[in-house]
Order: sequence, then C-alpha cells, then structure tokens
Amino acid sequence: MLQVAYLREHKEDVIARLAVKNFDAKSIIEELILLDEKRRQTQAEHDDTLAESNKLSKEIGMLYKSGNSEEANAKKALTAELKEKSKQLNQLLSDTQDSLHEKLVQIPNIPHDSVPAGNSDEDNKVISQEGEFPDLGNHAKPHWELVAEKNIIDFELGVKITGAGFPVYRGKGAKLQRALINYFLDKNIDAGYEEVMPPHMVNEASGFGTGQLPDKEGQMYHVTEDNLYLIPTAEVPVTNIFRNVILKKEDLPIKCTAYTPCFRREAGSYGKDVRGLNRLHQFDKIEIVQIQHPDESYKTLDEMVAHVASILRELKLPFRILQLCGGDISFTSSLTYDFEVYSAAQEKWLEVSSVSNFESYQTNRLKLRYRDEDKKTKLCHSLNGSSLALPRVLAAIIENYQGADGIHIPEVLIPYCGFDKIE
RNA sequence: GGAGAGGUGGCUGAGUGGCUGAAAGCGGCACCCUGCUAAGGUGUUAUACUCGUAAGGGUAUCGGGGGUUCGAAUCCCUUCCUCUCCGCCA
Repeated sequence: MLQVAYLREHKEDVIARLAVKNFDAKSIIEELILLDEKRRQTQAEHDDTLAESNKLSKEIGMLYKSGNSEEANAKKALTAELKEKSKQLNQLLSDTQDSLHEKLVQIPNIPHDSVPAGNSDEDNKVISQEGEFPDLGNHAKPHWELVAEKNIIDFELGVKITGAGFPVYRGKGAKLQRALINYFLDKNIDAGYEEVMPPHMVNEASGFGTGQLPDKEGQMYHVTEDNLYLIPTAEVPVTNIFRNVILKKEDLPIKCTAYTPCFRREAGSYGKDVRGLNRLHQFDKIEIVQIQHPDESYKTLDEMVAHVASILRELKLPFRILQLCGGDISFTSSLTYDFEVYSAAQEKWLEVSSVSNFESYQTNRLKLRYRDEDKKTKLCHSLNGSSLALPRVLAAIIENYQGADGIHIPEVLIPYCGFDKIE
C-alpha cells in the first residue's frame, strides 16, 4: 500500500511510473487526493468539535464540584448539539477513511526506474545466463517419466489421497527432497540468515500485511471454520513476525530464512505447463526475507540475487536471471528478478526463484518501522526471495542429471543424501 | 468440547465515573556524582492523525466494535483473543 502523502506530492511521477505496470492511475489518484483532502478537513472539524465538548465537560465537572449545579445544568444543554455534530462528523470521517483505504489498496506498488516496459513474460529482460546445457542425446526423458520409472514420486497416489497437484515423494525421492531442504537452509544460514519455523496457517491480518488479501484471496486455501489461510509462501508468516514493530536502526538488516510447504489453489491456471512437478498445489520452498533500511534495500536485493545464484551454481544447473518487465512484475513489488533453470529434457526454462524488493509497500501495511536518528519512525523496506523452490529444481536435477545408469546426484547434495545415484 | 479467569504503556503492575495519556517498579536515553568493579542522584522516555517554518497546539488510543453519561480504562452490550482447570489427544 502506498502512502497518501507520497501520492499527493508526486502525483505526476507516480502516474508515469505506474504506466510501466500498464496501470492507468490518473483517475484513481485524483479521486484519492480529493478524498484525502476531505478526510483532513473532516477530521479538523471533528477534532474542533470534540475539543469544545471536552472543554465543556471539564467545566461542568468543576461547577458540580463547587456546588454550582444550576450553571452546570445550563451548560449541559449546550453539549447536546455538539454531541450530535460530532457523531455525524465521525460517521463522515470513517466513511471517508474507508473509501480512501479501499482505493489505496487498488493501486499497485510503484516499479523501480529500471523496470522495463512490457506486457508479458516475453518482455522480461535477460540479465545473465550461465552454466552448460547437458548433452542428453536423444533418449532424454522428462522428469515425470523418470520419477515413475524409479518410483520416487507418485502423482497418481497423491490424486488418490488428496487430488491432483499433491504428489507423494517416496524412497530416494523423499530423501532427496529432504536433502535439498537441508542444503538450502544451510546455505542460507551460512549467509547470515536466521532460521525460523513459522506456522503454516495464518490469520486474516497476516494475509493483509503482505498483500495476499484482499486481492489474491482466491489463490489461498481458506479454512473457513477458523478463518485461517494455508500459507502460499513462507513470506507471509515470516514477514508478519514484524507486523506492528518499531525496530532500532542498528537492528537492520534483519535476515530470516524458513522452510515451509506452500499451498496454492492455482485457480485458473489449468492446462499450461502443469505436467509433473511444473505446477503443484503443495510444494516445498525455502524462503529468505530481509527487513532493511530504505537506503540499503537495493544493495540488499543485489546481495540476495547473488546468493541465490551461488546456490544454483553449486548445483551445476544452467540458469538465467531475468528482470521482470512492468507487465509481469507482481502487484506489490518494485523490482523483481526471476531465476530460471534450464530443463534439458523439456527443453525449456523453469522458474525456480523470484527475488523482490517491495520497498515500503508491504511495511506500510504491516506498520513495520524503524526509528531514525531524528527519533522519528520511518517505514522499513522489505525484501524476499525463494532460496529455493524445490519442485522445479528437483525436476531440473532429475532431467539434467539423467544417465544410462540412473539419475546422478549433484555433488554438493551427496553428503545430504547419503547416496550418489538413483537407479 | 465443558467450566472459570483475564485482556492497561517496551516489560511487570496499580487504577471502579471527572485534575488519569494513565501511579509505582523495571528497562531505555541524557546529564551529574563517584579514582577500579559496582553503586548513587537528577531529568527524560507511547503511537497515530492533524494544524504550525518551528516552538508548540488539537484529537484519538487502556484488545476490537457499539451503548449509557455533560464526562468512561472504570458501568452496560457485543465480538475477538489469551490463560487456568476438566475432557479428548500427538
């Protein structure tokens, strides 16, 4: 959520920059500014009315104390009018605030200056690419065939137990899954992130805090009985640790990492790129989250990108880094880099990580602030990224590391697995 | 699930209708004093909105919402949450 004061002061600039996200902000911002003026004016009037009424009440109290009840009663009569007036103003004020808020949450985050214009993922900018594509000859198999052959992931069984998109990992498949989780966590911890194990369900306030609610409500599994949501990413519970918190400047940056399963309904995304591990309703992901000083957040973003790259490099998977264009970047993000690994058997790039700077868009919702030298509270910047999402990394490993004698395990994972091959 | 208790500032915890934005203690910060370590003294210390160049002023906030009253942390209603005991259970 953007700050009204900022919109007021940088109206034209904001409109121009939101156009990069293909969002026409002109009319909504103008409405917002008008609403804000109305809000302030109403509040001033309301405050004055209450001030007068408070003053009168005090006087009445004093008069009673001094035994002058006659004059007190006379003054009481005056308060009725004030009371009625403040009631109306209060109603007007809260109505105005509600519509202000309703409009405000409809405006996406302002993209960073460097974000290229574009309409879809085809317009994303390739920043870098590294790693060799493996030569699999012409007997390369996609991972969904390989996992069935080796009996390490059973999609059918998941359908029986739960439904499509809930695979069952078994044997060495399960162990490899666990190895990846531990390996990723260890890498993140080594890079200075504190590991946290958060709840896998969150309440409404948390969903709002990171921006899943209200706009992405349909993407989350909702436990209606208790009004809780299954987390779509660890970003939600982890970032919400800091909801309503005022940090000391020297506490920044705060670096957290968490492994959690992620649950996504993926409503409306049937049919495309959904085979095998490519798109699931439940998957495992290790997330990194940083809370940073506004002056440092882009440096931190670069650092996070470099960190994720180092992991993919160690896994010896060919990958590329994309800067998302205005049309593909998320509603809440200012700048996002996606990581894609190359899946040699499917002959396509699979997204495995998304690293974003949200600037103060989330922290404004979360009321996550730090105290500056001037003793004033200011909004922190929040950042997060996947480090990494498992299924597509797993798919790429299975496909890229396939050989005549089985699936080989990347060297760095062997100590975590306890085996070097899946036959 | 049944019964009960309770939600007050960074924390502990007082406060049953007006001078209480809130005692006291702890913690934090600043300064002073003290020849080590330690202790002591004084002051200060919530957040948001809003008006103001500023100094400073106004308003709101004692879980949330509503009500009674000239006036509510305090009384009433409602809702959410937490804790304790019992039951069930990993």
